[in-house]
Amino acid sequence: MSEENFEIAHQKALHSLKQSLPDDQDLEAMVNIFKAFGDMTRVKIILALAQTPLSVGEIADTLDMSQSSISHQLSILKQLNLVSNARRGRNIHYRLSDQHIITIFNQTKEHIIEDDNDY
Amino acid sequence: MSEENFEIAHQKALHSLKQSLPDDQDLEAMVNIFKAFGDMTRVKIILALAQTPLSVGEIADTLDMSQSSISHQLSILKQLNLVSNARRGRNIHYRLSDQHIITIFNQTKEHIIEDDNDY
DNA sequence: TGAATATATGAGCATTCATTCATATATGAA
DNA sequence: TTCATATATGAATGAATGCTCATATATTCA
Repeated sequence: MSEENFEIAHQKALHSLKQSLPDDQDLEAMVNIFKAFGDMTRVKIILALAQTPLSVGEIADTLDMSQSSISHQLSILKQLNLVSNARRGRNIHYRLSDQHIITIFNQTKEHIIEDDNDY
Repeated sequence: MSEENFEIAHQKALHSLKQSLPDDQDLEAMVNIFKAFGDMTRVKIILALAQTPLSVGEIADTLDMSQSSISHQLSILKQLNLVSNARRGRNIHYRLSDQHIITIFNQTKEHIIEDDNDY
């Protein structure tokens, strides 16, 4: 493709671009999930729950953090349907809602690894 | 598995859990990428660049945002190697660094869609 | 029922962060 | 070289956010 044609194709793509971007409302769900993943504490909670369901106290012990802090973070994850919970005797056990979450983490890890190879 | 054996298996998993979690340092790269994805402006920039390379000004026009704001955000994306840039005549064109990014977005969209089906 | 344990929740505080404004830098055109 | 255009950057500001502390709620056990 000639330089000139490239420019024409680019202008065409540019013109339709604005309409093709999803609405804020549609993107918000995705952004909120990424926001949830963008915190070390929540990522650790998710990685722990990927191995086994855990009570709030068990998570707090595992991560060496306060019960309150963990509870606050779990409520954020629950609101986004990233985890679900159920009472089990005296405790409340949390588990991951679905397996996509782990797939997303693995994809991200691959991006990072390939990135490192560049150097 | 009996209730009692379940409890034993759980205790065993719990014990090895703490060591099995990645170090903060290893997780930080991942968390930083998710942080980058956790902002509407940056997500829109990425979705736009997924369609075609664009100059800073073109992105600003497309998203109806100031040149300065877009430039700041691009520098964050560039630092994380999510985008790369190259001068092209009078402008500087940005492009996505690799395709994993789109895969991650699509996985996330699938999580959201399956989630909606629950209601 | 009353005490002990597990979890949730609200307010306050310190920090992070996205945008704006002003300005610096760099390239192309005349 | 000088002017115009494109992009980058630093400081300032307001909003969002994670943690702590105190306390409320809920469940089990004696």
